[in-house]
Amino acid sequence: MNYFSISEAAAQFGVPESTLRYYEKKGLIPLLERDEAGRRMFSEFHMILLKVVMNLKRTNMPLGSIRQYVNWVVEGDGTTRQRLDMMLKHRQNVLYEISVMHEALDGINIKIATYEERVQRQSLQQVSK
Amino acid sequence: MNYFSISEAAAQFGVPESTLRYYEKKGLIPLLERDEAGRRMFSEFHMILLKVVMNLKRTNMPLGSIRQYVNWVVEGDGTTRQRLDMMLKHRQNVLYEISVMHEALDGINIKIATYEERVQRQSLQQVSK
DNA sequence: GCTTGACTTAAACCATGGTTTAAGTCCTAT
DNA sequence: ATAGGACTTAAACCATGGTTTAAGTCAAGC
Repeated sequence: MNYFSISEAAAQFGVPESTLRYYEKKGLIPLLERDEAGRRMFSEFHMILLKVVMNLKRTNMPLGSIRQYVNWVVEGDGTTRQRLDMMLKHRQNVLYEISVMHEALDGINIKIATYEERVQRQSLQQVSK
Repeated sequence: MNYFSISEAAAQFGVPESTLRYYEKKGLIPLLERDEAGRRMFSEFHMILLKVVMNLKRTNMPLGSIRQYVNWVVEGDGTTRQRLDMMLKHRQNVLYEISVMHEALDGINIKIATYEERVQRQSLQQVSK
């Protein structure tokens, strides 16, 4: 099994190392092993878990909830039901968030149409001066 | 022309009054008139502007950029081009954000499928005990 | 005339999600 | 053996977006 250093993990996920240290402190990265010099070693397990963590983060799950999820992962198969419920709820939240953004975008598109028309008219006036 | 009180405006947009006061302080609500007692009076113009402001906020435009937009609105028709550019850029940002969330959601959906299968298997094992 | 409710202000406070700093340890290559 | 680079820690610092607090003003109804 090969391990990744913090710099490799950070590069992999496109975040600064400081973010990974912060996540570990917050309980989002459990069971991290250390080498003889005390440096973090990210296993395959961690890389896979981190991918999930990052997906949750990108969809705006609060770090505290992500920690709860991670705790359940560590607890094992007895928590599958809780994790499933959490993911189902989260999916609803995300879909709702996206729909709110789409609605807001409709309003913005109307503004864009208005401004495009006005810019058009203004440039015509320039020509006919 | 009828005016709205801060409580009416807040109710209209589903935010606390404190948020509207904060937005005014931050320059997101320009030209607010006051009655004899110093209370804010929201005109039709403000209600329409606020709707746009809220659409920008819901799509995660930073308050500082919203203020820039509002300043351009106050400046008048000479700034139509800037506003159009800003809205076009913002639309791209929002569409990108939404696409990132959809991608993350794909990962979450895979987790959901795994968990559903596992929950299924676990309940079957219960039955066959 | 006095209480109640709606408003005012400035300033302090809060949560979230990190980033930065300072001081130190350790391995590698020259 | 020494310099450089990668790492460690705890704690301070930061930005964003508000919310809360404390003290006060004002108008209306009893």
